Amino acid sequence: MSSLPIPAGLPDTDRVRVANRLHSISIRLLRRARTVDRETGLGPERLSLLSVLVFAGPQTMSDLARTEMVSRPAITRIVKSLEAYRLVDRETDSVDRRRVRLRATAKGRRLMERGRARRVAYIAADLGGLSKRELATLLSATEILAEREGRAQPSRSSASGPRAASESSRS
Amino acid sequence: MSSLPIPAGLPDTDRVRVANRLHSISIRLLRRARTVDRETGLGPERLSLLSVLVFAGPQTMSDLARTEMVSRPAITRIVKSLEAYRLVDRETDSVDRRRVRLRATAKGRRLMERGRARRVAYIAADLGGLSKRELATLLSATEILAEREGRAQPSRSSASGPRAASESSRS
DNA sequence: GAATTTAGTTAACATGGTTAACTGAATTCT
DNA sequence: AGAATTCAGTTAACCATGTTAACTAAATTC
Repeated sequence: MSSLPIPAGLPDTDRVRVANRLHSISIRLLRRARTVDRETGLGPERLSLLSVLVFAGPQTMSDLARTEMVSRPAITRIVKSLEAYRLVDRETDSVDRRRVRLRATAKGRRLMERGRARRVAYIAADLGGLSKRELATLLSATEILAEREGRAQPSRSSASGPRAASESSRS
Repeated sequence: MSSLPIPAGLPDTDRVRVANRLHSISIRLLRRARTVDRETGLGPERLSLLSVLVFAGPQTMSDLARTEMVSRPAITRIVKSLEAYRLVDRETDSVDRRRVRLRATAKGRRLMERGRARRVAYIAADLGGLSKRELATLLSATEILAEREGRAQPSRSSASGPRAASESSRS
């Protein structure tokens, strides 16, 4: 498992090798971490949207569509369902009355927090048994990656992606 | 971005910090990488299943269900669609005629390989501008993580997960 | 050889995503 | 000012994927 094949047609540089591994690792890591989400009864899409509201604060429908990289109708529906659970509430913008401002409710924040804590705990448990040195390496690596993300977001114009949206539960 | 909040209720150890970052990073990395999958016209689920067949060799329906962590009916349907595209073909096991052996066709392998190469190239491009030293750190880190995965797979009994399945395009 | 187990399929339903068409508020333009 | 346009969000119609329950047919057990 520690040396995956480099896709044909790509030069076998360190960068490609890292990309390759990051890809595989991410897939499996999330797949496993996500199994704990069942307990919330929410599913990745709704959890993700909720977490945006929790961590990035109130947003409009269009903001959410952009962030989640899905169409606005999709957001409409998800929000509707989150409202039904009282995890999110809406408020019409007093200045521009077309706009709707969505906020996570206290209940929503609690649920979100519990869910994320579970996922992180799950991953952390998976990391048990690493040496101090290995842990330090991972710490540096994640530092490097997290930092890169800060700058230069592609900022997909406006959300028309195909079925690309799923992958969820931000931050 | 380089120091995300630790979920309430978890101790702030390095392990938790790493877990936390891996979680966030993985989500965003895959989300972006997946945008290139449009070009295949397949969608993550089918790509994932196809890649299992390509990289792990022929499998039965039940094997696939286990690997993909989804129900067998779900596999039946996905396979059906992949067969329609001639990306996969089936052969009844001659010994146990209940079993169906699925294989990626040459066409399926080509498509799969192109798709993965694109994703990896995309991620690799994202890594541009890293110093030699940073790259080395990432290389070690991914080495550590990939190696851990080799051992101790949780092996989710038999596939009944909720909507947890999505995350795709293995290897 | 009847009863049970196992592999896969079919059926009925729920979610989530898309595009296209529509409503109503804000802006622009003449 | 008032018509035309743009913008935010919703509704409608449709597709893909997931689930559970019920069914078929082959293999095993008793």
